[in-house]
Amino acid sequence: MQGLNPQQQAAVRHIDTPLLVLAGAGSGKTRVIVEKIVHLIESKGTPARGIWAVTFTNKAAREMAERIGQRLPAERRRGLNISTFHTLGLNLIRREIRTLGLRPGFTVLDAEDSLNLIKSLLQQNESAAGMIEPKEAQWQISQWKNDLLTPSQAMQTSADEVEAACASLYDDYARQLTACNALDFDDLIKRPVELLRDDAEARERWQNRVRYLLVDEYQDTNASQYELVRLLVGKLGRLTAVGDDHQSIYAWRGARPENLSHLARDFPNLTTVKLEQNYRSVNTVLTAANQLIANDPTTQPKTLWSAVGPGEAHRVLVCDTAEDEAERIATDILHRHFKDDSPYRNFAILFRGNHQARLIEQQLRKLSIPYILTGGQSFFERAEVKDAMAYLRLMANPSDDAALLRIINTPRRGIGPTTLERLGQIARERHVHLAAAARSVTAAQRLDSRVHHQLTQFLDWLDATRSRMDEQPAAEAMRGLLEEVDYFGYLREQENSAKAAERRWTNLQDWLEWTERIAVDNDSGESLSLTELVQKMSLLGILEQKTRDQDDNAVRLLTLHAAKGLEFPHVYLSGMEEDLLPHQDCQEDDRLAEERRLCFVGITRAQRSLTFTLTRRRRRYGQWRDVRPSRFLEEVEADLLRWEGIGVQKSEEENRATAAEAMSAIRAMLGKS
DNA sequence: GATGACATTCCCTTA
DNA sequence: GAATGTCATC
Repeated sequence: MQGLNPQQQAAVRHIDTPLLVLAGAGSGKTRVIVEKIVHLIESKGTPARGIWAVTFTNKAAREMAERIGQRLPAERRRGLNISTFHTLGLNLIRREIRTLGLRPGFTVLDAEDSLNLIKSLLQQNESAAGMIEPKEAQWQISQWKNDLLTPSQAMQTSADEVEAACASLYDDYARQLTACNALDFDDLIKRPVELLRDDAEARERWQNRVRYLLVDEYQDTNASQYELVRLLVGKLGRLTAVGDDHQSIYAWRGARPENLSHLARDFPNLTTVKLEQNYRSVNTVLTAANQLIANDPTTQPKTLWSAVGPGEAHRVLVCDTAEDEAERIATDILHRHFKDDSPYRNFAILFRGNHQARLIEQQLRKLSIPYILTGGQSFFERAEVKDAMAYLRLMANPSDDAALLRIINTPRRGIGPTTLERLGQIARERHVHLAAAARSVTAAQRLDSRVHHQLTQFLDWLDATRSRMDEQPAAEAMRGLLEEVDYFGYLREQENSAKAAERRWTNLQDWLEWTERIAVDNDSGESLSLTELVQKMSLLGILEQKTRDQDDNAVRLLTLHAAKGLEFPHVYLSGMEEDLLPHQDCQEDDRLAEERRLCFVGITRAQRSLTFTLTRRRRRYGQWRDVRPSRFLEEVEADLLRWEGIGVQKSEEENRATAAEAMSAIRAMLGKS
């Protein structure tokens, strides 16, 4: 309890009835959750296994577990449940696998797999084809699932024929998932909710297990996640929800910030605690943030204050082009790194869209500034890694269609689109998975005999390899498998340079090493079954794992969304332009308000200094366009902003001068050491 | 069934 | 101006 302010203490001590903590940016909310868990275990004697803490990202979960590790010895925290919503759902599904009608070894499809499945279904479904974009269908189906609607309910509520066609596609999609013994990400929440809602015994089982539930970033929960919370908590309502409506930035993917206010409706005995003291930022940062967010008509007023210090006015760098912007940010960081002796990890560059990162990366590399890029194409999304994953998934689940489709002709085996289309037809007619369809008599009749032979041989080889999987560790077996299919040969054939092939092969070696490492249970230290391993992999981002090992004294590049929850001494908010922030597709009221909150999140990441940057003209779809400064800059009092670079045409020369100065500082330092 | 030239879309954010 | 999709040709 030491070092907590009175509001934080109240939030920690309050345990028997539901509690909502409205925690402003930087007000120490993670600290409150951590201390509360410690309090529950140490002072209240709650068994660790009865405490469940839920976050939105793996990273946040890991960080929380780490901080609790610093406060409690291992034997006192054993059995504690800290995970994302999706991992919690997955664990529940695994324990209730029979009740849910799934077979062991079920697959969790990622977004790409699910999109591919939708594409192929769309080609078959005549009423839907041509009317719907695959991406739109995927988005709509996800929305329905997040709202807990079944295909038939979606059909009933659909407003026009396009939506009706989409609902029928949803029905196909759901059936196909069942046939493949597969789930998508949304199912990881939806299925547990349906189970707990309809099965009183299962509900009781889980309510007894979950003695105390803590939920972070509550404003980001969607309808189905809220339902899961309600079902797990039950009537006792031993719940702590922590959130901030000002940081609600995920409404576009189904989050319901109003879930914060619904808590009072659903739990009449709810207590609310507000945390407004900020421990992160200097006052100029908070003043700018407060002024900006005061324009948000959709959220409750809340004013942040801090005792950190006064702070300086924020710079606004007006640059000529995006290249110029990147160069100025990079030279500015280099300059301050040497002038103030400030390590690179103190700097973060934030942007709205991932595409903005490319130019900034180039400039940082030019000046040899180390950086870590979060988001963008992750290691896990690389084709070769996904191929290897698909092989591994097929080892665990022979009916995984998405995985089979991915590698059936990779490397080339002469099994092309026509064959797969016919096979798909058979599979759909009988509601079986593809491998089963290929084994059927119908397949033997309808397919070209040479191709059919090729196909069954490949399936036989898969089965034989699968039966050998138990004999050795997964990573070892996969190494052998990749050699047997001559994957390296395939890479050399695909890539035009030997170097590129080598690089992708190295990625696979990294993946094998990673597989080896995570094939062990975190708590017990026992090695995981193949099924468990595959499921763990589909939920973990390898990127985070990798960057943690590396030297992390580097400038951070992140999107505004990815920056939530983090803090940095020096923050650069790039692309402060109309149509970029706010984004061009977000002009209507509620979406504009969300853009403003996104900007608020960006500003409140800064501890000591904040620099906005924008350009005069920017290339878009290959066309040059004039740029107007973001309206959000106007919502901040003029006194707080110090504009630089207006009317200065020689900005390039200026930058060269700054860069030259910084470089000479480097040389001086190298000379000394 | 594979391959390469042309056309079209996309530039938001994600568990 | 990348990246994916479509179509014609071998």
